[in-house]
Parts: sequence; C-alpha cells; structure tokens
Amino acid sequence: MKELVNYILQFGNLNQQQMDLILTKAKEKEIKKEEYFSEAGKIAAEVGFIIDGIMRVCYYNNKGEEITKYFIDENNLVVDLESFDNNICSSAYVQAVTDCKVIVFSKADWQELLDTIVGWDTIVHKIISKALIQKVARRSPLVSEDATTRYLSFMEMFPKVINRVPLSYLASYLGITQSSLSRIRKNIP
Amino acid sequence: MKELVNYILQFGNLNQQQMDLILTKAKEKEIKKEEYFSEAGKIAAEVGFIIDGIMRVCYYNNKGEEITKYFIDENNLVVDLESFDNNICSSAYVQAVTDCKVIVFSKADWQELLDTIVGWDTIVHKIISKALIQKVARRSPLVSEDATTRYLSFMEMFPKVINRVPLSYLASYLGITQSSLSRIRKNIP
DNA sequence: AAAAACATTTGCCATATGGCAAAAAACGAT
DNA sequence: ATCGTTTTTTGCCATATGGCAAATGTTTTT
Repeated sequence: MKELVNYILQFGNLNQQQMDLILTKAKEKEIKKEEYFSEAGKIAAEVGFIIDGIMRVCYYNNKGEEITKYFIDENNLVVDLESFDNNICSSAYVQAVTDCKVIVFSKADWQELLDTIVGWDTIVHKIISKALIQKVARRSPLVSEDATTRYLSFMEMFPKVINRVPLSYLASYLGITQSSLSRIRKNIP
Repeated sequence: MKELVNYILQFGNLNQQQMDLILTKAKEKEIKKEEYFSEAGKIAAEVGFIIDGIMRVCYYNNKGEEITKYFIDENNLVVDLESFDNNICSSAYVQAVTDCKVIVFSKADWQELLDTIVGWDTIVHKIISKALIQKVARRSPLVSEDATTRYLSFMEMFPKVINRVPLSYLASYLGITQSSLSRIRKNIP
C-alpha cells in the first residue's frame, strides 16, 4: 500500500487518521493477463490503482477492428471515469496486458470516502485532472506525426511498456498495422 | 450572461445570491479573429466562456508545422488548464478563429469565487472533468480511422464549426495535408 | 472595379502505409 | 526436448496520402 500512499500525498496532505480510513477501504486484487478490469456494456464498479503490471483500454471500431486507446502502467489510477461517475455503460474494455496487482475501491466505499474525508474530493479532482490532461497530451502527437516518429515518441514516453506488450496492441495504439510497425522497427538503429 | 448561467446550472445548483456574485466577476470581452486568448510561453491568466465564435488551440511541432489540437465553440469553457492551474508557461496558443465574444474571469476573481462560494468548486470540477473527457473522446478516433472517416466524423461532431474555419486548420487537426483534405472533400457526395 | 492578398483546388509524381499470405521466430504446454 | 500455438517478420503489390507548384476561386483593400 506504500505506493498508493505516496501517490496520494503528491496531490495534497492528509493526516494519519484520514489516510488510515482510506486504506481500510482498499482491497488488493490480482488480475491475470488478458482478464478485464472493466468491460464495455457494463457499468464500471471500481476505482483501481496499479501496483504492478500494465493495462490497456480498448474498443472495437466500426470496422470491427480492436483498437487500443491507451496503456496504463504502474502507479497510476485506472477507472473508466465516464462510466463510473455517471453510472452509464462503459464503451470500452479495460484489460490486463500483463498479470497485474491492483488496489481497488468499490464505488460505495469510494463515495463514502468522498463524503467523509474533508479535502479528499479536492485531491481526487487533482489526480483525475492530471491524468486526463496527460491522456490528451499523449494522444495529440499521434495525429500529426508520421508513424516512425510516433513509435519513437512512444518509446520515450513509455520505456517501461514497450517490451511488455504485444506488437498488435502497440500498432493499433499508434494507428498503424502490425506489419507496418514491424517494418518501422526494423529500420530503427 | 444568460448562456453562462444556463451552462453553470447544468452542473449543479446555486442560489440567486451566489450566481449574482459569480456574475459580478464576469467581464465581457471581444476577441477579434486571429487574436490570441492565451499564448505559448506565457501563463494563462483567465478562464473564458465562449458566447459567440470559435477558437482553436494550436502549437508548433518539431518540424515547425502549425498543428491545431482542437476547436472550441460556443457555450464552452476555454482555458489552458495546465498553465492556469499550475502557474506554468503554456505550451500552446489559444486563438480566435472567428471574431469571438467571450466572458472572462481573472485568475484572482476565479480563485476568490472558489474560496467564497460553497459548492462552486464541485461544479467547476464537474465542468472541467466533462470537458477533458470529451477532449480525449474526440481525439481518440483520429488515430485509428482513415482520413475520409475522420473528416466525416468531424462533420458530425462539429457541424457548426466545419464551414467557419480555414481548411488548413482543419487539415492539421485531422492529421493530413490541406491538399489531401481538399481531394477528400471532393470525393464526398 | 481593379488590384492585391489569401484560400482552395488540381496535376504530377514520390513515398508511406495497407492487405494478404507465407515464412520464421518465440512461446507454452506436455 | 518436442509439438503445437501464437507472435512477429517478410514479400509482393495495391492504395492512400504527401510534396510541390501552378491554376483557380474568394475575400479584402484601395
């Protein structure tokens, strides 16, 4: 739980008692490779924090192709916000790419913490804003650069991820086919 | 100011007195076509709400090309969040694409409202989360679809925008060249 | 109304990426 | 270690998009 505590404290201060309360609601959970953390068509029921492993968010486009929208790695929050916040069905899958160790909060517990701990909502808001801003920032360059540049930027941004995910996931994230990605990789020194 | 009031009330309730206080801080402002609302290298000083007109967020990539990251139209908030929240220099320009009428709040006033009005922070959080989620949702499909599909989706998502912005802005938003976009348009019935 | 400035379209050809199928390599289970 | 499965690479050719420059069309200024 140390990772989670450190993560939270980056965004604001809580006293020992408040932090303890948060931790009593935190449940540790294993998610095996390929299993889903949340699924399209269902309502997201948990907020997660990845201690170990990589997840991805993916969906099927109108041609039926499976598209990876983004990757989430260690020490990050994982939650389908739109679904969780608004109690609506999710439009994407959140899937473990490797075996994952995750800390989860049920929706009821999460809500209780928001109602109970003064200042927790502000911290949560900061965490979420930062994550969303980062998401936008990471996806934007994917549109305007050529495929090789996109791949190189990905390597810089996610050095920990690149060798742990199948090429096909990465290719759809970058918006190219797997064979193109393979060729691009070959041409990099 | 009616537009702003309606917009706010979508996200939560405020009494008359609270709303009046907000409106005392709101200043109306004109921004002429091509002028900047905020600039790269400077710290964003205002939160804006577009009453009329279209703005865009743009930056220069490492090849020196000007890239439009997104468009913002009527009845939406406009602010470089990362810069405004953290007091750091902005990395992008926010520019009026057409003449704009905007309601603005200075940073000091905005902060005062947050400190004074109970519940205003929650409303602001909701507004911002929704805007960010929307931004992510809008950019994601740009990566995985072909250019024609991207253009068609843009038309659906921004019917009000498409005929009011130069082709070059739209092309860089879609990640293609202006001439390709011109050809794509020609081939659409 | 004419001129100038700007925006869009088009032609020509180069290049990047896609589609598909087979080969090669890597991984897992027995 | 071996077989079977899955992932990655490669070859071949088709197609989409880019680059550049000229032509056309549109707006703004004088």
